[in-house]
Amino acid sequence: MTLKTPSGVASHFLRIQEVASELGLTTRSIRYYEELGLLSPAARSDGSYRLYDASDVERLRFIKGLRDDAGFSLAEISQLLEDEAARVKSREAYSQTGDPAERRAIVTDSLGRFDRQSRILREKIARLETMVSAVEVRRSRLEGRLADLDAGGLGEVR
Amino acid sequence: MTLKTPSGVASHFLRIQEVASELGLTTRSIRYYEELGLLSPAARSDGSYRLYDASDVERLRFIKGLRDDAGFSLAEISQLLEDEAARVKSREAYSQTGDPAERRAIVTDSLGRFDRQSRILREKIARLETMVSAVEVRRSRLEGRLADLDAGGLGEVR
DNA sequence: CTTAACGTTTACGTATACGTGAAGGTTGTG
DNA sequence: CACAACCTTCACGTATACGTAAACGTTAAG
Repeated sequence: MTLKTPSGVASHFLRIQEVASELGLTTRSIRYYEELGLLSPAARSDGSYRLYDASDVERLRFIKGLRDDAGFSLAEISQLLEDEAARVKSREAYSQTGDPAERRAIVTDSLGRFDRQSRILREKIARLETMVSAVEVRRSRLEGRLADLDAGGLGEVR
Repeated sequence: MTLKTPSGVASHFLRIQEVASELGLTTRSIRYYEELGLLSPAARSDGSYRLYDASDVERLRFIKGLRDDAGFSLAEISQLLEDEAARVKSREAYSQTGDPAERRAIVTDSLGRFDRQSRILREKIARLETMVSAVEVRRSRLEGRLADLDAGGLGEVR
């Protein structure tokens, strides 16, 4: 397995279908996300097969969560995640520079992004909790009627 | 304002644009949801303007939440909510019958639906919380690097 | 009673997020 | 080195969830 990975580090790679099966995605979706700049495989084989490493899979899992669980559009997801091109660039910038000040800036930038991500997710959680409460209010109204019926009442709608 | 409301009860009605503005929807969306059987206005004016009452607005607000906040498709939303036709039917069945046993059955049925709704929302919340944790793990890894840099280290990636 | 603002239905247009298939190259196991 | 099971890049097709506009009727204020 000869590889064109920039870092040249030997890793365990997965092919696109293996990644897709592991995550419950289709190969088409993964290629589409790449087309949108959401991710790029760590490497390509000599025959230009896409090869994914563990961090690619994690990123994809996160993307899938943002899409399926959080219901974000792919456009929103690219806003929330760093664009893959920018991500690669800043990774390289980090390893290229030895200057702690520059490194600090890069790290701080990423920290800000993570903070934004968890803030947005928390806001969504809060809205969902509001919805659960609303459901429970309705549920308890009905429970009142049920109690009335069980007590021999008519269960009138008030 | 002469109305074709089945119950004939006088209420405060809103027209479609008023409802849309209040909820941040478009009139098109509201009509589309009606087309899919997600809701129907409480009444129509003599000239067949759609007229919405407070419970219509609440139902629409919930639908909007399921779409925007929970990210459900309209197909999933109709699964989760009772189909409007069935809803009207069971409402009428409830008020028509005086039999407490029948009423109990109808109420129990709705209770089950509410339970399903909150369960599904809670499951979504749990998945989002998992995602927040994942973000926080990454965040704290970065914080470690930042601390190293601040301590005069090089902030190496380990 | 006029009329501006609002509504109705019908119908075609469109962005997103893929599905599906064609035409061909790659891998690795026998 | 054959060949089945992968993969590649186009490229066109499609379901969902509306946008938009035409042609026409309704409402309420003056």
